[in-house]
Amino acid sequence: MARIAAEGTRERILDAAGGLFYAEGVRAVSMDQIIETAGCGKKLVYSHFASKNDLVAAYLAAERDTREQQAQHAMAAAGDDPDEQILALTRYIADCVVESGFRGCAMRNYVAEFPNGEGEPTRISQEYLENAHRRLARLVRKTAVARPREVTERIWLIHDGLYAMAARPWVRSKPAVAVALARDVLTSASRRSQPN
Amino acid sequence: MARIAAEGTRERILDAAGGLFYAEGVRAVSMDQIIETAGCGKKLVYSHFASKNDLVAAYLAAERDTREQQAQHAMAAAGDDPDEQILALTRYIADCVVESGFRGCAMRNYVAEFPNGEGEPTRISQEYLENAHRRLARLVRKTAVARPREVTERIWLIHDGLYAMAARPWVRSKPAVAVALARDVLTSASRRSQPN
DNA sequence: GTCTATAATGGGATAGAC
DNA sequence: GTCTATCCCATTATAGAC
Repeated sequence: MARIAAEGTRERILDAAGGLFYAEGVRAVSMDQIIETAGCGKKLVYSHFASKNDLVAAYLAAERDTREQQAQHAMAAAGDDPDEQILALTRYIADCVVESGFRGCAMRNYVAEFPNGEGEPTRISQEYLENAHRRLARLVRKTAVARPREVTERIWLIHDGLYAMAARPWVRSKPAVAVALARDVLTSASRRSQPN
Repeated sequence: MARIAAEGTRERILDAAGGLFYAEGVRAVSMDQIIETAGCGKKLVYSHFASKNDLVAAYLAAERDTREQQAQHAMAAAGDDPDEQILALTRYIADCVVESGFRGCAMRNYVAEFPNGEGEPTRISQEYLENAHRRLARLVRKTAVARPREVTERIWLIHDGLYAMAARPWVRSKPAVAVALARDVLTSASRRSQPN
């Protein structure tokens, strides 16, 4: 009897590939490993993803989406105060860092691995980083800090440092330091108008 | 007539290889490219370096040495005040970031490319990072800050953020922000004893 | 004897075929 | 799901130039 086209096959392949890409780096993972981990035939993989590059692009797009979703959620839970939202975002990243298995930001890791990349994966990663930076800048402008550009770059620097730390499990310092630093950056920043 | 064994051949090969490794990533560079860039035959390369891995290790060792030397020099020029030395170190990194062609820290980039590496290059990179962290911690302890561990991690985070920024030429923010932030970290840190 | 140029070997990878 | 065509790469071997 003919097999039924399995639901969620695409997801299963993508999960297998994504896990390997994230843990070991994109170039280090071969299609054979993905096929073996996914537990299916080559045909099936190539029927869902035309090439390894397509698979990488799908992996990065999925990472981007979940990351943006979770960040959005963390910020929403912090209420309406933009200062608190920035701190919540920083704390969200810091909380990820302590999780075992967290190896940093997939998009940052990708561009680190392919500094001169040109295809869709690079495009997705660059676009993600630009958007993340823009979102942070918007958030900072919602606060009353006098020099939003300066503060944006300071917080961005802290986030970058956190992700770099996460990509190196050894010599990993306490990520809570980053949250405290971000708090200090915000509290010590001069404001356009003081709350009365 | 017999050729004279050329002086500085090793350096020439290492320079060619290092430039390529640094600019494009280690895995992206083939031995053929190195040979072509160095302008010599395959035999000669393999007579100086037994394998590509050896060449990579030599490249990282050289990068480590020049970086440590330059950092040492920048700190020495700042005088005896440990606070000023920390700022000078941060400013040194920030100055590198604005240089065109600077693509971050070779050792950090290597471990980002080979997260599960095992050979000599990984050993060199890890050791370098551990030593750099230790040196920073020692320097911070020489200041009078009340919580040296916290301050060390804050400065380390800033340095990591700077290097991450440098590895991505687009969306590169002004590195001077990092120096200002480091200064604030130091000046706002409470001291064991106030200067009278 | 030292180097260049080039071919050969062997492993591993993507991708497609059956 | 195995088998295969094709490619790239690291490394070694060969043949000749200076």
